[in-house]
Amino acid sequence: MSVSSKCYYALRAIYALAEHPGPEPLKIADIAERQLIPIRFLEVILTQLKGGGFVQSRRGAEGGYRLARPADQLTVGEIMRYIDGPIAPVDCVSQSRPKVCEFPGGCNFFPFWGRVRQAISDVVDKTTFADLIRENRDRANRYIGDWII
Amino acid sequence: MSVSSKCYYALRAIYALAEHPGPEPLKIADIAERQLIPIRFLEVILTQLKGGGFVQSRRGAEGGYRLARPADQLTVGEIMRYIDGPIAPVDCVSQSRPKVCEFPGGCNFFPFWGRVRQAISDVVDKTTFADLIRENRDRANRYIGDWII
DNA sequence: AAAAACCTCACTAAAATGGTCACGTTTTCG
DNA sequence: CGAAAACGTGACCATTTTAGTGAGGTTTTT
Repeated sequence: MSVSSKCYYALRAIYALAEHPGPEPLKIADIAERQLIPIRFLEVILTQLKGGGFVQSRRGAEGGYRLARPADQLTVGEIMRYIDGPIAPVDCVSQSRPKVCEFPGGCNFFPFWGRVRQAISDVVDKTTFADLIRENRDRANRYIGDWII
Repeated sequence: MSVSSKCYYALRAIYALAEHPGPEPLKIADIAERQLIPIRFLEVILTQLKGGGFVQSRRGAEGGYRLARPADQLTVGEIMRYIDGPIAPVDCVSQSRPKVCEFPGGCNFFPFWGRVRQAISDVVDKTTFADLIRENRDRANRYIGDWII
């Protein structure tokens, strides 16, 4: 039940772009540094994300990447599915490509796996990158509050 | 976010044992046949489950396996964790062995991953094998009802 | 004593994972 | 213009995990 490092890197890269203010693109090297991602691997990941239409790039000096959509219209679940494939504990409850179960009439675990998949979806498909940024801003404010005020 | 076939086999093996009435043990070959599990692989899995104290075995003719605990005191989550390891999308939110995050102060995704882990746990740790059996009996009854009554 | 069943433990082929390398193309700026 | 900065492309690779298989041994029942 775990997420690949590639997927986690992709999410962090998107987060860095979402956090970046203004219309100017952010360089790969900057993303890599801020989010502790191996730069060569990050290049591969960003290329893939570009292929999925999640980010846009600008070449040349002063080039870099930026989000293709506003952060409040981009969910974590979308990226997870794009990089790691369907969010489903077993193939038969996948929403995009549900593989037919080998048991006639469906196996004994079908409703159970469905509930697991739904529970995960309820979290990842309702969380946008704007939500994550807001959550961290709140956390940071509370932290300062504990010490200063 | 998916479960290994080994884990799924283990769950189905346990299910077969939970379904088996009486105190007499169930043979590996019977479990394999009912749940469509490669028999050699099932031997490996049952040995592992025995090591975890989930099942007991009897050797010799008329031997086989049975549950070490009643089905209503055995959750799906326990088996999943035992076979596949901690139920956590990333290591830092694992309950048993939480690996320290490389980001000082915790990364931006920590609360999010925690919510994902909790959502999964809420399902798998609250579902016992007795629950699954009851659910399938209900499903079967409803099915007969649609046709006969 | 023979047959049925579990036990041990080594082994392996294939796929996924987590990257790296070399070289190419585009854009900006002095 | 020309060089430097930055993204683009495709192959490549080592390690780990996955999903099993095989051979032979031990225990229990009939």
